Amino acid sequence: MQDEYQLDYFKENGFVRKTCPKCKTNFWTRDADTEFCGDPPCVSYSFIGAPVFKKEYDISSMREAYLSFFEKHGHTRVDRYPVIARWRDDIYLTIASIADFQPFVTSGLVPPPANPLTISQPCIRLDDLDAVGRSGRHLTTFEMMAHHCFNSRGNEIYWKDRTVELCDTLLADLGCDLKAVTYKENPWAGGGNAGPSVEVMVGGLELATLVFMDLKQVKGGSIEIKGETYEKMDNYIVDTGYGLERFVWASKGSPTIYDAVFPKIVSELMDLAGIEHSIDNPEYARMFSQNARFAGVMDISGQANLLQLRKKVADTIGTTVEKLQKLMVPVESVYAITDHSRCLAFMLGDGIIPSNVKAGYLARLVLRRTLRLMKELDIREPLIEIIEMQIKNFPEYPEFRERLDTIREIVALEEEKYADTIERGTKLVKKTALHFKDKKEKMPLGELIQLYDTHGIPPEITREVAKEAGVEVELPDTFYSLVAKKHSKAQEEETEGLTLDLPLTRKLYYEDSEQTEFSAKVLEVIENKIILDRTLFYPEGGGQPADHGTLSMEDYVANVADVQNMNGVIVHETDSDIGFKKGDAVKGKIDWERRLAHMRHHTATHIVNESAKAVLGKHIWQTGAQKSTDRARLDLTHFKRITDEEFREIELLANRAVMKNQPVYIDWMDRIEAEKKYGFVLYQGGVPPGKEIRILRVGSDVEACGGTHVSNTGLIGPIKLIKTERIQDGVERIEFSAGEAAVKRMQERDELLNKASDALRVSPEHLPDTVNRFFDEWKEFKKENERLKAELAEVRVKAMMGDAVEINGLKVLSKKIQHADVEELIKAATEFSKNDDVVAILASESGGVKIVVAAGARAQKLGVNAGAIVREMSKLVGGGGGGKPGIAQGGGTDAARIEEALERGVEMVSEKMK
RNA sequence: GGGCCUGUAGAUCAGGGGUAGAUCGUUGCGUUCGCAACGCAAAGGCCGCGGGUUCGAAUCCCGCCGGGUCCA
Repeated sequence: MQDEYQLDYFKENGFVRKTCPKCKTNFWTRDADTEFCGDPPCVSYSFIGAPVFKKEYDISSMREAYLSFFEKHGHTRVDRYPVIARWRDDIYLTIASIADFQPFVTSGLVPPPANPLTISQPCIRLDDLDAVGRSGRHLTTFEMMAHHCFNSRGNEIYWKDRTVELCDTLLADLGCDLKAVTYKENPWAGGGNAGPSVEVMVGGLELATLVFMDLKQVKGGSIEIKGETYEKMDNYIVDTGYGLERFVWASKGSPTIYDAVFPKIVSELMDLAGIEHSIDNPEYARMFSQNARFAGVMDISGQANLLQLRKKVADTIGTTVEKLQKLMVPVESVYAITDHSRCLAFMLGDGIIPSNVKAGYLARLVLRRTLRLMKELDIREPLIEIIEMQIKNFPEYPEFRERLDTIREIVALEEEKYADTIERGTKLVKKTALHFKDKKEKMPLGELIQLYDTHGIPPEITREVAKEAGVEVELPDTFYSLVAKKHSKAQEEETEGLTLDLPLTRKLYYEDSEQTEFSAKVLEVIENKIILDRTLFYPEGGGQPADHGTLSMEDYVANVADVQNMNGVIVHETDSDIGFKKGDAVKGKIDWERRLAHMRHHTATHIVNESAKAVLGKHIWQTGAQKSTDRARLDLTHFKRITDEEFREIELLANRAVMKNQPVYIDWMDRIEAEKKYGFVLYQGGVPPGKEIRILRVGSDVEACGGTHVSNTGLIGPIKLIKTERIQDGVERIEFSAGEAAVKRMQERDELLNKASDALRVSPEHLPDTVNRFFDEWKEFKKENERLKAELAEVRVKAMMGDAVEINGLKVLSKKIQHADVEELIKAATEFSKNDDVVAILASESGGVKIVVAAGARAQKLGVNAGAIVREMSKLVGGGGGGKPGIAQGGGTDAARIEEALERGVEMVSEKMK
């Protein structure tokens, strides 16, 4: 690895290689007197108050200076990608510029959009959320300016020397003193790749990282970095990252990155929060400068570390931690809000819908955190106003302004939801707190975790509310990591794909989607799995199930039950292992009805998606879909429930699209070209691998799709939407049927309707009214019934009182009442036992044996226990029972022994009286 | 993708195998010139839906539907 950094460029330009005495890493510098590597904590920030470039830049002028510099040096400028990584299924957010080109460009499968290229890619990282605002340098959202160069053996554009040279020249162009620059050696590894890398340090600030990615992770590889083993790759990539915000900061030398990057919004927010932010006041600026310097050299995650930082800063500027805290906390919150609102502008602007899962959850996390900070500062301005400020501040992203109406609605809804959660939470906390107050205990940690984990109530709020109720809580520093621990990580299972050393199967289903029969040669037979040289059988994929059908040879036929695509080799699984062998010529026949139903549902899915977008808005994005022969479902990102009206409208539009009988266009296109032409909407149904992708166009819907489709929309037949379902917050599912399945569904519904109206002897039109009337009447009868039972009970009591037997001063009544249900028995028994000295033992036979015993107050005092009596009696009739001493009920199945049970009941009372 | 919580009167919620409750609100009566306040009374429940267990389910179990929330 050492040799990797022996660049000619360094040698020719008078660099010397030194080893940092503190961290022991090697670095290159033009100034032989430089002692340390230039990276905190070995050195601290020196650029604050001493800008490193010859003039000040803001975000847009810095970005432009960078991009045009690289354009001038032979690079093509490429548009930014969205912050939500739509083209990836392994990460939610775009975390680096290279993420734009993973995995297919970096793997060499797909050529880059340009080579070499330069880009300024907005990135979002939420790892250090707590440090944002406090450290003076952390941001959730930043633009990674980069130049990338994709080399392969025999086709090298440029590699290490040229990369360092470009960096050096750029810094020189910006007026940076090159003697102050150090290139620190620091091998990089991540996401299965690795390579040598240098960090570019100026004034104690890491301005850029130049990564030379030429290794891939291989088990037992010969090169070891950070505990993993790697091998050289055939393609090797220049992956650079220049922090736009850091360049701006370095150009201004302001106390914090926030004051450098968004001075206007910071000052507006300070006004709203009523904070005097006099960054020109040297004393004030010194406080934040010192803070940033110290924070630059230490880890400030966790309360303990933060306190340590506060202490250091307080000591240097000669104040107390308390005073410092009071001054800094609100300002830090404003910084954080500024950053977070920018993050939200990007997230929502790029179409993330807040939700409780996936990327949507991250958006909600940031949004709620921002609201919390605003509340602490008592900023009454609606959040959307601040986000709008940000959006207006980015003239370079006009796409955000187009979405403003939707963003407004989303933010308003989210604010409402959060307020609800807090309100609900506060009540719950109060209740919980009172519970512990009664017990005179502290509220335990487990309770705090529970409140946060299941109800989303931040522990700080719990503490506050509990305090008001006079209950202390136990809140350790490590709270959030304790929560994280509770969610034990479910290890992701690696699905081991069967790798077959066979030629790729020719996909006849792509060549002619109307064909039902074909001939092919058997290439391999593994148990009941058959691999052919060509096939019409569509393998399961893209939410479309596998084709079924038969494979046959002269005298035998095998049913194909499943078909899978193993990296281009299509495997037919048959339900028996009758004897095909290598080299056999077979005939295949697919179950056309099944296939046609799939094709209809698949094309219909695209149409419903398009219709939903037209009705609900541009933010609609497919997050999943599944087809079958009789129905299909489509999951869409949407921030509220689909109304009945919208539902009908979507159905109508979908059927209109069918009736227009539009052609369905299928083209194989170069991936990069397709992305350029249509954008990432292509990947709604998933991200297909490969250089060439199959593009399907129906009406205005364009998607990368590997499924089989009908050739014209008219062939779909009717589309019947069945229902919507909210599978997650922010994700709506539409279920529908198409073609014959739709007709069947409609018929089924008609039948239900007919059956229902037949049952009530009315026509379907009158069904709703009639049902309502019946329901109302049913409720009335129920009430009346209850009233009558109560009356009946009274009458029965009067009539039967005379039959009571005296036992030691108690009146014991034991009686079988024909056909009375439990309720009647209870009512009668209760009525009896209103008399203190009465014990009523009642039984009936209605759907088995029912027994009710009630004892008056005096009887109970004398030891009569209704529960005990019922238990014993019920045992006799083959059941069980129980209740309270005053009233109990039970029963069994053996009606023949009712009399016996009643006798036993009386006997038990007299036993008590002895 | 993986968890956790939750659904009871118009609203907020208790209860948690054995006769469905409280508070507020509503209506009526009383008090008042009238209102507020107060006193008394009443109406208002498929205990989310469907299965299962049980003599008996609002309560336990399973599934579905709805709402909430955390993590990756």
